[in-house]
Amino acid sequence: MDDIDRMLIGLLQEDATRSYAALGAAVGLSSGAAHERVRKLRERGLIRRTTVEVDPVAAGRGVLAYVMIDGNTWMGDTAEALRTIPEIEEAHVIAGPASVLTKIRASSTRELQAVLRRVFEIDGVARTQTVVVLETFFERGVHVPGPAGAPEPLPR
Amino acid sequence: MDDIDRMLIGLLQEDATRSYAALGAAVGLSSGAAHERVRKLRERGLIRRTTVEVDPVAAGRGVLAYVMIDGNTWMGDTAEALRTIPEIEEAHVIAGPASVLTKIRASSTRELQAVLRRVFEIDGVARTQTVVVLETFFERGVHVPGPAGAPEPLPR
DNA sequence: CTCGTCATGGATGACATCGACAGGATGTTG
DNA sequence: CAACATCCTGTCGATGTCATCCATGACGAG
Repeated sequence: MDDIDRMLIGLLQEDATRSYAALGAAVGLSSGAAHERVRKLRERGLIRRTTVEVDPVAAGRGVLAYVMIDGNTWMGDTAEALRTIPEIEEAHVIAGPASVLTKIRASSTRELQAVLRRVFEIDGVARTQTVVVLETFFERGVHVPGPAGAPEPLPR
Repeated sequence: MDDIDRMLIGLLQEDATRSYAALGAAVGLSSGAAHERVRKLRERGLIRRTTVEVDPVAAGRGVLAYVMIDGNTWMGDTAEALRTIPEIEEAHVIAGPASVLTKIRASSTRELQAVLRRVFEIDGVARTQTVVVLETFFERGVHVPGPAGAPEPLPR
């Protein structure tokens, strides 16, 4: 995991359709060497997968909210129940004001309400607290840090 | 935007390295037709870009926190200041208990503290409230809804 | 009927993928 | 200390697959 690997990851985060020839040229390597490095990055799990970024509004998910869920029992097993709700994009166990924090996208506030009803039907859910997003400044991928003091290209 | 487009998006979300031939076979189209549909999905902005998903832990971002920021002035202009902090992955204006909600990944709690210090240096920031994530159940992409009543394949 | 939309199939050039080989760093042994 | 073995990582070239483009045909709406 050196600087070249970091550059490759950065380039692929920007645009994963780049050819290996272009990647190699950008980092000063042959296309074969670039290919080999990317293959290893995938193999080691540093690159989990290559995917496609979908516009939430165009996909009919224009309403974004973060919902904190409080439970009256141990909530370690609610993961699967939450996963079956497609509108829930993320779910984390948190330390602090609640047990679980979820990120929910719905087509309307009305559908958001329907999702909350489904959440309440999960065993152990006692309270929810909803934070509605009014405007998204930005959403970007994980930043891969370079060596200390180096200039930092920002994702997206 | 019909069912075939939705299937194509779903398939590409799973694995954007699939060949157009494979995509076409999966949805019952020729490779050319699949290619044309995907091209239009990109053109219309429904598919924003194809990118690579990086493992946060391997990238040295093992600590995840959500930080709510409260300001004593209008915070519509803080977007750029927040964007220059690479550890901040998302920033949203919210309705409710604070002005802005951010998602922050750091290498350690110590570095999280350093990021919070940088946040406080932004003009207008008055208070922050940090929610530390203990365990992530899942993080997945936007779910593209199908027609009502149809069976729902879940992302990831 | 006629136009517009959408899919098919084939041709072509670019690209991923793989194998063989070279150079350099590191470690081992006489 | 020198000579050699080994490993890692790179370049180069060959081959098969694939993206991409275009001509053609089918279908449906006005």
